[in-house]
Amino acid sequence: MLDYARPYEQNMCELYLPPTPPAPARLDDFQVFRKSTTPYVYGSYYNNNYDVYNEPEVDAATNVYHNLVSTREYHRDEWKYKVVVDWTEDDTVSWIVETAAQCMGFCEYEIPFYNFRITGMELGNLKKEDVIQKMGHPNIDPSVSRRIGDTIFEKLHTRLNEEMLRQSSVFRYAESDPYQNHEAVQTVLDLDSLDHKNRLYASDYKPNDAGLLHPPCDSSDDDVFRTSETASPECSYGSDGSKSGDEEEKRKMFKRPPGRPKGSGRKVCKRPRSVSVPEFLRNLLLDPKYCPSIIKWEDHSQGKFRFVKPDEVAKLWGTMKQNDNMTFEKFSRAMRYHYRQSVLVSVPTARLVYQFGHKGPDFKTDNPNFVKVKSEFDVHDMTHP
DNA sequence: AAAGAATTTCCTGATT
DNA sequence: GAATCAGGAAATTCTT
Repeated sequence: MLDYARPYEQNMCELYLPPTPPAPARLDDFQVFRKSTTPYVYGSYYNNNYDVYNEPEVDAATNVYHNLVSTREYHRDEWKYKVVVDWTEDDTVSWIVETAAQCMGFCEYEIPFYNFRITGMELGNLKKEDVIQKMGHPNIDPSVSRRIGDTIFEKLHTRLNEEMLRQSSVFRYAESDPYQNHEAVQTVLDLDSLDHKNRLYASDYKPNDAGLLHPPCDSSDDDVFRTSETASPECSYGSDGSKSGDEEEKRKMFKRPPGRPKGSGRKVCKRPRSVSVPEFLRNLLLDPKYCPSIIKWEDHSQGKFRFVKPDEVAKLWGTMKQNDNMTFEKFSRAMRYHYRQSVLVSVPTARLVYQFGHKGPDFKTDNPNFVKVKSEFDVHDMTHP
């Protein structure tokens, strides 16, 4: 049965990554795989045949689509080495996914983490009810969502309190750790610093960033998809497996408690299918990198959206599917196949306008088309309309 | 391994 | 005439 209500399908299976840095961004960060027009280039998902995996490479500069379908993105552990106010949107989501998995045994399909694509600073400002409300998921019982939201809120504030204590203690980790950004200390004290805000936004995405290059350590993974290196709970974040003294110290900051995490193993998350056309469109629409520049909401309340640059969207799809021959004509044919099940609905009156049907993906967002709020307008914008 | 779902490719014809 | 839309048919790819 189809389950289109899952936002941002995640790949629980971490595939082999070569241990030698620096590695190029991998195509499987896109969660799509090369067609068989070329020699057999990838091992079966379900075996361990990675020896024959002739890893395709992609130019880092073109690797701008990772967050549409990336699964590894939210299994990064960079948040572990940052204070909450320094968390990027990805860090926030990674933390929530891991916390929900470890504390309650939930896997990420059950967390509406698209609602939590916010910075750590924004997360810290949320009230408990806000967190619970954002945790609402179409597939999850509201009482369960409330429980998750409750736990997440408490874990967050436990962490924030720990950070406060750390600040006031003799243990000045920021000074002792060259990897820890010194500004992190400042940001705790000066939350409204514009500089800090800019830095947060600037850290959004970098091609070839560490999260794409290094296999994360994810306790919820099926062992069959791990290498011997990453299978260890003490899996290293250094690509060569070695840890410097600094890294050791960094590790101690937010050391994972010994033993098997609560909830791990309670649930087995199967590897999800790759992203479907409707999900791909929804992901574009929920991403400011692509919305409203190449696709935008025509009427968000009705799920209507418009292709601004149809060829660009098709090209993106083709890039992800490793298919240089993709065109909007073919892409739209794939879209039209989703009419039958009311996942998509045609809008006859307007060209390049489509609509998510009642079986379509969840496209909830607080800010369709990422319209700037008044306070974010530049003074010049106000004076020179 | 097989079946079914999803997608791709190509096509005809209609509409804007 | 170009772009878009609708959908049939067959092949291919992916998922279960």
